[in-house]
Amino acid sequence: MSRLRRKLPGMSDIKNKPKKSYHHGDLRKALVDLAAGLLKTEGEAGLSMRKLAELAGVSRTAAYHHFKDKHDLLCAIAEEGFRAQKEVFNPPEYGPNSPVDEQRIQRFVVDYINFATEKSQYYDLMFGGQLWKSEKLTSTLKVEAYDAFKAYVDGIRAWQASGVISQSIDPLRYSQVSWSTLHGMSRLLIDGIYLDNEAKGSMCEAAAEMLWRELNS
Amino acid sequence: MSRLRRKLPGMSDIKNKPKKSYHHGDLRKALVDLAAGLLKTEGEAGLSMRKLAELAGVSRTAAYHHFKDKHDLLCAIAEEGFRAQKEVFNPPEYGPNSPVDEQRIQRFVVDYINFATEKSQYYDLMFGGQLWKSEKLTSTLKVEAYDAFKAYVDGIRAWQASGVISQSIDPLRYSQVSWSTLHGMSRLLIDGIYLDNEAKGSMCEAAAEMLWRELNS
DNA sequence: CGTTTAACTTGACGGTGTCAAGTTTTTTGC
DNA sequence: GCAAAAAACTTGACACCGTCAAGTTAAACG
Repeated sequence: MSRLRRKLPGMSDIKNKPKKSYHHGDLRKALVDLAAGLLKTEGEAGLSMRKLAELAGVSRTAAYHHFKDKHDLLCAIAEEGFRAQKEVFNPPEYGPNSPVDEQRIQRFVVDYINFATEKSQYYDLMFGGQLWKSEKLTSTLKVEAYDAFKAYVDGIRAWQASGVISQSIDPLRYSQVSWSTLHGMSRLLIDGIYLDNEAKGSMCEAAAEMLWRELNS
Repeated sequence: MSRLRRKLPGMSDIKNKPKKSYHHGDLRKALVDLAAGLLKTEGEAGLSMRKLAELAGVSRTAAYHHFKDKHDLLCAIAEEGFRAQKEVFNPPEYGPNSPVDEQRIQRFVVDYINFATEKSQYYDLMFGGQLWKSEKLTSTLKVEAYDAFKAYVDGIRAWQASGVISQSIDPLRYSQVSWSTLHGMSRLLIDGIYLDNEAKGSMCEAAAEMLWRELNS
């Protein structure tokens, strides 16, 4: 409620590093980033509030002044993930007038799978049961999450409106199914189920081919 | 090592119920089933060795005489899941000479999604990161898991050999991609990500159509 | 029947999330 | 500039958790 107004004062600081807060210097952001790092290196089981606090150099329960509970922290990490994903999916060369061909789809599939597998510490939370099953997503996270899906469907719709893909497909239905394929492949690769990372390239190719064929059916 | 030879003796039992063990009457199976039930009703977070023991009416650590640790128990549950899945996927009408058409694919997709969503307490373990990421699957579980995937690929291969589907597809690649679609849809539905169960039917239809088209490309 | 062995129990240890109550530091109102 | 309010942070405690070590009970075996 009053977290945003902290600007003018604090000029009596000894150090002049960019600090918003007196005691630690934005513990909140530090916790989110540290947690993401811990998730990447040690996995979900390796992330505990207490270990996190120790890493940040604060006491066991300090984090509870920035997050209601652990679930709340995880939501914040997921949010960070959605921000990171947006950057990946909106590079300059994906302009609205760029051609829509199989190569374009191919590139998108590779980008999706790469983000999921390389930033799995985020992906696991963004699209995992841990948060979604709870049905208590942070309101800000909910916005990010639904915006992401909406952007996906709207992209398909726009292609259809401009006539570059078949008129006969249902954009929502196609979005759900194609995203299932991407999500499934991501999960299988992340979790190491049957597939190894060597198969990644040719699987992306095969998936893109199928999705492209369906777009033009 | 000596768990398999318990046959002739034990005729001095007072009750003649089917019991292998004196104290509890096959605690091992009871634990696996109770655990699966707990997973279904309370989710992964609701399953603890201690709660499980209390439910079974034994002491906290009794389970450790049947399972090395919690991970080992989870492997046993997953194994049970693979057995259940086999029954679903090998109904009498799926004979080797049954026709391969879009309806056949459609039915398979529905069967897969229904198993995943209705028996999610098994599915989560069979194809979830919890066990696979550990890279320490029970040897018996490994067999079941790889047999399941092998059966899937072999099915495609057989169809191709008998000429009912296109010769140009790579069975392994197609298996990986199509299974990604099924797995992804399962996960999205189970975890409640964007999709609600009302969309299930038409999503299965759309997925089956895409997979069928690709089979004949 | 005595010995072995398997099943089960009790006690303990270090780890977890989180609440309640206190302490310290900054911001704010006059 | 100073007291009051508020925010950030700490310490203590509680109820869980997985699991190990040592003990107890009961069935199986020779």
